[in-house]
Amino acid sequence: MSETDPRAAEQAPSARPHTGRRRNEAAHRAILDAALHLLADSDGTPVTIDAIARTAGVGKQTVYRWWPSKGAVLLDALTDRADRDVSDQPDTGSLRTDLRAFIETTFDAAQRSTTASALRTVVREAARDPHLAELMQTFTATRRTALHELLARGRERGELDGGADLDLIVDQVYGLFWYRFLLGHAPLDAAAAERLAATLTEGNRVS
Amino acid sequence: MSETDPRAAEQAPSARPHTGRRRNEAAHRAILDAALHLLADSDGTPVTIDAIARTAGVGKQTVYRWWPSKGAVLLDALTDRADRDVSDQPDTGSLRTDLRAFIETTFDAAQRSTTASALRTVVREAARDPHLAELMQTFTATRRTALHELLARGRERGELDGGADLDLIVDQVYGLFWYRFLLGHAPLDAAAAERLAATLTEGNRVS
DNA sequence: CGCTTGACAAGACTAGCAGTCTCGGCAACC
DNA sequence: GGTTGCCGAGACTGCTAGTCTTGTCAAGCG
Repeated sequence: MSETDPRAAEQAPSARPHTGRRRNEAAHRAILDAALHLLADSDGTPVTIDAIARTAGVGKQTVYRWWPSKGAVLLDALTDRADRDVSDQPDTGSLRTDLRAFIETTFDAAQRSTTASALRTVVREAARDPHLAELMQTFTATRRTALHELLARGRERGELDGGADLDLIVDQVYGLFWYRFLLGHAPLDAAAAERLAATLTEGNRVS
Repeated sequence: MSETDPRAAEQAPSARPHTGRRRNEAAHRAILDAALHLLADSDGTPVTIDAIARTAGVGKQTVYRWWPSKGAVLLDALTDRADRDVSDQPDTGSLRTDLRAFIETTFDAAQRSTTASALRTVVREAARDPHLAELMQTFTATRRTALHELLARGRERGELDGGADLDLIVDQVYGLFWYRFLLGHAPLDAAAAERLAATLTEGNRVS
């Protein structure tokens, strides 16, 4: 995008590959591992950068050299774990079955012992950190899109009313999920997933 | 509860009514007004106790003499306003109509210009302040109970399935509400209220 | 080998905020 | 006029995010 700039070639990464000491990958991993470990048994209490650096046996500046803010580290640590949990949704041909499976998977993944308190902590931090909130939103967007497509398939098959508001249904799923997940006053179990899927399909079927 | 304790009478408020200077009601009101005013145009950014005290023309210690924490002040200021907004729900005899009205009222009340950012700020603070979170929960409990009773009336009239999970329906309403209210990515308008009420009644009607 | 570059650990430092403490003053009632 | 307790002002502690400094160490280059 900068071919018109004669200095671009000089600044391009290939022009002068690297000099000086190389990045320490062990430190990089140690930071992510420390962050995830601290998040995992933090149970909602904030995790400090000092604690992460100390646990990783690393200087604070090394953390800030590779991440712009505390939130970025936390989210990176979380996605590092969550990426392994993403699974494609099966297409059984029944909206209600697909939806129930999607919701149940979401509930289960969030409540895995290693993930749960990490996720809770990050969301709580995001409530006060606009930058982290934005990162979170792109993080959740993929899941929202997947659900939206699942619903669109069902609507095309005639299992939902043509005028159904898919965005609203998506928000009903994630609204309930976050509400119960963060407050913890009621279960996010298979029964809840089943009932939620039933309500949403029955309440929006072709009239 | 302490009649067996001989010191109870001495410690009872009537034993020694009061000595010393009286509480300054003007300062009390000035603090609440300052808090509400700052909350109203804070748009999510935290409100500091220093700012409240300075705006109210009051010493910080005066704030902490009457409220135990920052969260308590904020919530007190908020409820001071919200109490005037509570209205009884009409019982039209139709669950769907009652539910639609309840949801729409909730949406509207939360989005009143003076309330909206105040509520957003308090909830964001509550994410990091367990004490405030607890206060918030008793604050919202009244509204949740009202909705639950509205649903129970409908179920008794046979408008909902006998096995319907009313707690889940309540959480679906407030889950969606908070989700959209806090993220602000989609509207909380009359159309959304209408569709939500329709989905919930249709999706849980007698089978 | 010696030089330059840049990552590294350690930790001092700044800035902002919640909540506490101290002080001198003032109002109410004895 | 003395005691009690509220008041405004502001210093102070403790905690945390993020920056800056210092001295060191590793990687390539000539």
